[in-house]
Amino acid sequence: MAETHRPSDKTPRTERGRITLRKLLDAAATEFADKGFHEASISGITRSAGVALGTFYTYFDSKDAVFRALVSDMSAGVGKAAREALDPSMGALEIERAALRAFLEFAAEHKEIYRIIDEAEFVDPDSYRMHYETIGARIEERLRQGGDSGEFVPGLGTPEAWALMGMNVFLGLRYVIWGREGDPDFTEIARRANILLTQGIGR
Amino acid sequence: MAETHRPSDKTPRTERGRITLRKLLDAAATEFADKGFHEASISGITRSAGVALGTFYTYFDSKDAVFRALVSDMSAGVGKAAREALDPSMGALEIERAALRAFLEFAAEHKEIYRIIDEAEFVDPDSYRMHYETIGARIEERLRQGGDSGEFVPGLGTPEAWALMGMNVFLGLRYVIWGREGDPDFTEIARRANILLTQGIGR
DNA sequence: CTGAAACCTGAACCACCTTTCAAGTTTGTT
DNA sequence: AACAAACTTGAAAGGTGGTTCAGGTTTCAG
Repeated sequence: MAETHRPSDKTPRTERGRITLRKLLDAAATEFADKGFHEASISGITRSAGVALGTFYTYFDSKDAVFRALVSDMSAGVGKAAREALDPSMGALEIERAALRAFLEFAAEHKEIYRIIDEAEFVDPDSYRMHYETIGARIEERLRQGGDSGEFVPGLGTPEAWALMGMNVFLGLRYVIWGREGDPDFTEIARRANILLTQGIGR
Repeated sequence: MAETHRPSDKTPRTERGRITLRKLLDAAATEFADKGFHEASISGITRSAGVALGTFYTYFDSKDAVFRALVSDMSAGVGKAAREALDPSMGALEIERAALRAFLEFAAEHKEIYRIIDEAEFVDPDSYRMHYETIGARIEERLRQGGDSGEFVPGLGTPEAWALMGMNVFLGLRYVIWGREGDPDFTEIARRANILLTQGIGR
């Protein structure tokens, strides 16, 4: 098996180094979110971080490397936010509604994250795929538990999990990223999605 | 209000011109799909089209312009394929199943289209948005008709349309673009998605 | 205090690509 | 046939921006 990216340890060893690294990561997040990967420039990142151009290469091997670092940070952030919004004492159905609401709110609060993760499809496809497969697996697990507890029909699996994930992502796209004047609020969206999910649209 | 892109008519006037334009568009589609917008190069496109570098600018104003032309072509292609797969004599429910199956099959046949349309989110956001809003509106219309005919519950609207579109897109991502050995076939996926859609997962 | 490692600096290097253009060839019309 | 418009050509202009590096400064363990 071939190792993908040798980490080439550039971890800072002093306090000053950690501070600089943080400044670079924050600056990179804004720069990539504002301009996209290709329009963003290292010199833009270092300028907005307030360090010299060469300093960048003390912490990252390349422009790709900083992007990868960012995606993996953010993907973890999304997971954390989701976990915190869910309480195992809730019913399976309620969990799905809360998960969607939390997702929409998190996306609204961190739009930059979504632009960057989406662009990973082209800059760093492995991370992108990993991101959605991880989330998909988590949803699938919740569906199975709901099936076991009798709240959901039995036999739910990967297709249903991905369908649900797509639902959530596209509702986020439409109502958070492209939200319009007069759109229903997130609670209302989550409510309607929940009805669709549990009862379907047939009669 | 600023005009966005004056078309600057470069339509070929002779047979030779039309042939060259076609070669360039085909070459561009492959090049963009293979390497992505930024890694793709005009010289790569003209090389694979078998024409000189300068010829490109006889037909397009810029690299962006050819990409836009491609996205709009392809978006139209998707719409056409969908329309052809649907027959108004089908029931509303059956229409949705057929639409998803057609979508999956079309995506499998033209994976390059999906990479290019997805990348439009970053290269040409307006086209990207237009693409999904057009499809979303079409789905919404179908849902309303299903509501009118009594096959679907009444009151379905934009959120349900986008949820359904997201479902379809993510099933395409998982089972067409990232398909694995041993995955269920498209008919089975469409069947399960249809059950989810009509009956929901609650019990 | 002291020396080595960590860190910072920014000019310069360099590879790559889009776009232009002047000159030549082909096509289609009169 | 003759001419203008359409089309083709490929070298070179013009930019951009990632990456390197040699030399200076700061940190911190011993």
